[in-house]
Amino acid sequence: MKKVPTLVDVAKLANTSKATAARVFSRSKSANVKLETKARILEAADKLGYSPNLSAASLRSKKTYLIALCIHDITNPSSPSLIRGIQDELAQNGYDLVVFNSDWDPSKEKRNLQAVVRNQLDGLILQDPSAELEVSELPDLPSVILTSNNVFSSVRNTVSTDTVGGVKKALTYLHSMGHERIGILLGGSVSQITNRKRAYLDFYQDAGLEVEQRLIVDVPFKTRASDTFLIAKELIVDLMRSWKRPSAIFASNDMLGLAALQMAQIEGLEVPRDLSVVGMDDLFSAESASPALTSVSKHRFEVGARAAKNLLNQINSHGSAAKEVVNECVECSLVIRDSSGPMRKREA
Amino acid sequence: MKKVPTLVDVAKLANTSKATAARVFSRSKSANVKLETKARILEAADKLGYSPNLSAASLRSKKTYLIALCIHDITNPSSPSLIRGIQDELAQNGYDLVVFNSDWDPSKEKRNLQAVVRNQLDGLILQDPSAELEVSELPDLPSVILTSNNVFSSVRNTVSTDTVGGVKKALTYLHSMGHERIGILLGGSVSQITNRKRAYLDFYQDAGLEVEQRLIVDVPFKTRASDTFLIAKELIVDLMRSWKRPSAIFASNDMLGLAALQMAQIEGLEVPRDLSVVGMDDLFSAESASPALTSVSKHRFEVGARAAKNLLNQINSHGSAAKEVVNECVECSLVIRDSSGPMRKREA
DNA sequence: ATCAAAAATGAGACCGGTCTCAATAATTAT
DNA sequence: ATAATTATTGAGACCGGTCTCATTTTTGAT
Repeated sequence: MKKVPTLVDVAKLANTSKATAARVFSRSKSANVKLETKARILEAADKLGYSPNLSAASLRSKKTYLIALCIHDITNPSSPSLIRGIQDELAQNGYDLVVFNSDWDPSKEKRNLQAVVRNQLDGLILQDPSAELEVSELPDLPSVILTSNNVFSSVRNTVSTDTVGGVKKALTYLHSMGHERIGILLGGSVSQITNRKRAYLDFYQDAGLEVEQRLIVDVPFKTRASDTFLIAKELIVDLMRSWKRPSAIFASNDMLGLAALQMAQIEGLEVPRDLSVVGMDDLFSAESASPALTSVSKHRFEVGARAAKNLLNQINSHGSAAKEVVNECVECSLVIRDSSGPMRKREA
Repeated sequence: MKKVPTLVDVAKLANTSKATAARVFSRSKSANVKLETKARILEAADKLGYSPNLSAASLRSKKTYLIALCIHDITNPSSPSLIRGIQDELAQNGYDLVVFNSDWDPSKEKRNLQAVVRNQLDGLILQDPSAELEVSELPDLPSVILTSNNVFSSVRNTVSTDTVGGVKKALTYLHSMGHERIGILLGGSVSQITNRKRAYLDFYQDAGLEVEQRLIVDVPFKTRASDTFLIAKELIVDLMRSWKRPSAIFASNDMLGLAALQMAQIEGLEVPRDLSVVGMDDLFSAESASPALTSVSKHRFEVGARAAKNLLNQINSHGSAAKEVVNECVECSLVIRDSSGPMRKREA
């Protein structure tokens, strides 16, 4: 069990002081070290197998170069691209990412936030804080919140997604294809459901169409995706078997869209001839579905990248100016694939 | 800008020494503090809004309670369940997870490993180290490697997946359904491809069937999933259009399986009537495909959980006994869904 | 009540860097 | 060549906990 070499060991071997040796490895300093000395130190470090101890560094410098991402569930299929967007941006700036899951459990969420401050993380990206979380409980550090909730967006920088706009794009598209009776599958959190339902109602109103409550389906949320999937399928079958089924279905997320696709197949409906289906999220599953699922992309990668960029800005703007809150919003876009097409009169 | 309260502040307010105050918050100690004193300290801490600084703690204690996971790409659809398996296990023991991506780039991989030791992380879970990585370059800390590569498994604890067994299960199943001409789609890394190809050849040999090279399709690996997907689809069409197409296809991962499903639909083949398809990974996309894709599950969640458990064991077994290397292997299992069925003679 | 053993508390070194500030060396301008 | 700058280097405090060991209290047994 050999002792791990420290900076002092390196300095000693290189015959300089701890301070100069430190300058060679420090990442903040402009490092004014004579090239020759630097080489000597590097050589010594190499010989000893020295590796800086960032715990020690951060104790003094107050910087860990670690960022926290608090999300609900990494298992959620749209998490990976979000994370990747964040990481790519962070990596370019020498930051690493710690990921916390809350499982939609407010107490876990709070515990995670505690861990964030205990660990002295340099910044926080927080996904959709729960309603139980008071603004005052937000840790006092550079942060970006992924939400459209005003309570938070008035206090902290946020990046949100224009899901309402996304829903409209999907409906507008379907309407333009001649569909007038469009079923909507609503899933996710309560706020998501209400947002999208409103968007749907608004669209119908603006289009001068009559809303049929029967076409609006709420799919109860379960933490395990497969459970939601099963329930969804039952509800969808009901919708399809109803005496006058819709000619198109808009699913507020791809999982529901895929469920619709599956049930259509089982019910013997040909997509898109007998039924058009449009999803939302644009997961890889949508691209790989049969037929490939038309879907509204929420550009999660982009969202992540923007959040990270914004966060790094905060961190680097030495508490100087720029103290005002910035709320960004990412537009959705429609990716048309094979699961949707023009309305067709039902064969007599 | 108020100063962040420290333990000394708390101690002072609670009218005790730094040492006793520390005992209240320390997570390692058996904490022998009188209840009354403890209450007083807690109250003081609460009043000041004290939060322990883990950088400081870890500097002295050499423990960060952070574990590193080095994977290739979090965007890979089987990553999330792996991660979840790990995190659930870690969370129960008060550890958090830092995730690093290497993008199959050996130099990034090395850089990540460096970050792991610099940050004093307490343990490492490393996915499929690249061939360029020398055993000697493995950082000297508790670690579990997810690989079946002997070079590493003889030196470090590993958790691997019995993919060869998984392939056999799939083929045995298809064979039992009467399929004798089974196409195989090979994808992923070189070692994955060769492993599975061997399993396929072995199976054919054991079954006394004749191998047709034409039925063995290598799908070149691209970092972007969509790219691989596109290429795969072309190759699959070729396979389907060949003068005597297979009655079943085994895809060595679900993405390829889904591609097969999609192409079958486009080519007008009904699955499973005209063609059985079996995938591997058992992603959610398999469950949600139309028809639902039969798939070999690699139990990634389980793999993650085992790796984490093993790692925690190492960490807790104070360098004491149990110095011997443990290699675990997780069996695959076949999840039969709707994309596979009995062989049917082709209509004349 | 008396003394040994156990429990609780306190003092202060220590972890391994960073940071400030002064001292010294190297350059450049005059 | 000499003073004025500027670039390098060194000393040593400091960050906020943990850890060891000694000291004081409390508890328990006789």
